Amino acid sequence: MEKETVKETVSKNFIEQIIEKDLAEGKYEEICTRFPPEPNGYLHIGHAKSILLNYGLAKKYKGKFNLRFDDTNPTKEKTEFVDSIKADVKWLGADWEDRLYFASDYFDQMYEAAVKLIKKGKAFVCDLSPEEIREYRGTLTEPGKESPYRNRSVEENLELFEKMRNGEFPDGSHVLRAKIDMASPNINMRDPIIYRVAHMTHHNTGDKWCIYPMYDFAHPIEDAIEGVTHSICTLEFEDHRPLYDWVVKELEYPHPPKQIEFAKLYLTNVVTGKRYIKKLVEDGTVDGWDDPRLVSIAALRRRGFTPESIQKFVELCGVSKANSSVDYAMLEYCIREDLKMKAPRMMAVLDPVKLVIDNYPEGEIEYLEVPNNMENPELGVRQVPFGRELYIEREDFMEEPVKKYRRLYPGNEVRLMNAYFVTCTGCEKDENGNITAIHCTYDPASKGGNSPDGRKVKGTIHWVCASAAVKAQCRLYENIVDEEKGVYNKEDGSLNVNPNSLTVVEAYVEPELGKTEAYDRYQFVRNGFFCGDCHDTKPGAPVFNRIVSLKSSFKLPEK
RNA sequence: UGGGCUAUCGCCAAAUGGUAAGGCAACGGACUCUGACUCCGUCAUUUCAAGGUUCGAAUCCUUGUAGCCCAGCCA
Repeated sequence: MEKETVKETVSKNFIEQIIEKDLAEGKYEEICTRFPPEPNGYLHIGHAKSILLNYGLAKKYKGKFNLRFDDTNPTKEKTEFVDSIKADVKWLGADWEDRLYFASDYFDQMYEAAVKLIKKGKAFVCDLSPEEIREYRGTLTEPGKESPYRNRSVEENLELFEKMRNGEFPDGSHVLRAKIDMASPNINMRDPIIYRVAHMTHHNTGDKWCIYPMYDFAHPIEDAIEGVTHSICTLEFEDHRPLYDWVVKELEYPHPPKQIEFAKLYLTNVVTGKRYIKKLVEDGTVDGWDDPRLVSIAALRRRGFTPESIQKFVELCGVSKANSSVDYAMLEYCIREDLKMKAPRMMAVLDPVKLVIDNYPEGEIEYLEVPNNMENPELGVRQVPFGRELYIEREDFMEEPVKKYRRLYPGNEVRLMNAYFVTCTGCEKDENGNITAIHCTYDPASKGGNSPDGRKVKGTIHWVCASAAVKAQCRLYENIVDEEKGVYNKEDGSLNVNPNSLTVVEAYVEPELGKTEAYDRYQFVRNGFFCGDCHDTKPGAPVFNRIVSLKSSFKLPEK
């Protein structure tokens, strides 16, 4: 494929403006960004924004992008997550090349940095208990009180810190604090804790350490060590920026990195809160963190989203400092747009009813050559079996058509897509009045879908050959959140789960589609369905996930 | 009632004192071998509100209002 022509009219976001200014002023020769996840869970669409933003910036300004695990708290982190995060970042297309880092690899340097602060008289060991520290911290409206241990000598601090490191103190008994200002209106500056004792095996450093640096102390050091120029994080860290700058300044780094904050990505009609996802999983409402109704990267991948579609989405959402919630329809638009030309489009009938072609030879099966994607001939063709008995969608027939209905009804001629013109002659019903079969005749001259006499039909419908089609379980997904009621129940804060978020139907699909094996990437399109196969599909028992539902501009009248 | 941040169409989002981009959604219409796609058209005299400065304000000033974040030995 040729490279896409990216719209040049797209305006620059505020971060790009900052970078361009820095570059223009010669502040940096080359920029460096990073994505710094803590390996304590799975990545979701919100992380994708950060990943793609950081990676995109590095690429745009010919700089570097690092992947760094911010693993400074062994109580929460697992190797399992570093593997899944690496896989997700890679899948999204963000390339960290050879720059995969771990904050824990810098523990020695961080320790030295702490010693440096102590020697400068900018840090002290505090013996206050966690409760006492909280009390001394003051409140949002009242200043804090200084710790009685604040004015220990440098020598004593050095000795005590050494003891902390040597495991001579139990968890929670001592911490190292930065000496800043207990009266600061910014609580983060009230002598923040920078090192704590935790006798815990670390996923990377094992039992080498029993003291671990806090985020506020560690992060600027990590950035500075790696030569990160623009440390991009989310809005809730705005209040931490003065501390970030303090650390960088006191440690006297020659090229101080700069923290820039942007608003997180929120999506309408989905659940992102870990607490709620956990509940949904425990309830059995969803079948895990990668259930296609969730928006973890794994769920999106499983549902059939492509990395390109997510890149497009993030690009479209933009970057700003205003908290906002992007309409889910925008995500759907992006996957439709991306799949449109590159997915094979096959036929499937989700709610089947039999169509009998009375003038077609009994027992005969012929193979018709049909394009995989009529808008993109590069995707080639396939052979689709056709016979006297077919299945069509129940809604593609009306015994008594409503106004403007252009599909099958007695006397009307339609096209079976890529096959023949057929004219409806009537239908059969059971004792309850349910339609059990529809009858029609076909025009052999219209093979391929066009009549040599040039006559037109208004409707074109999907079909599958009854004897050759494969019966498949098809999972139709809707948004997990009830759109009518809103996300949360106002009274008790519970989640308004959409009871119809998953519908399983027995559908008939083309044999070609039915052969789909696990991990294959097939998609089919049928009047408003884009479907992707589920990664846990077993051969012979395909499962399809509807990833996007489109609204038809034709609406059946009420009643 | 401490501090920080934010407010531009239903939803994102530009505009950096010079007369409100763009996308999604929606709605018309054309086209059509998927009622899809595509195409063409409509969609903010007004930027949270009220005052003020200015020839000129979404942008500057004042005073309000609303929302988000912060009192982890989490990140």
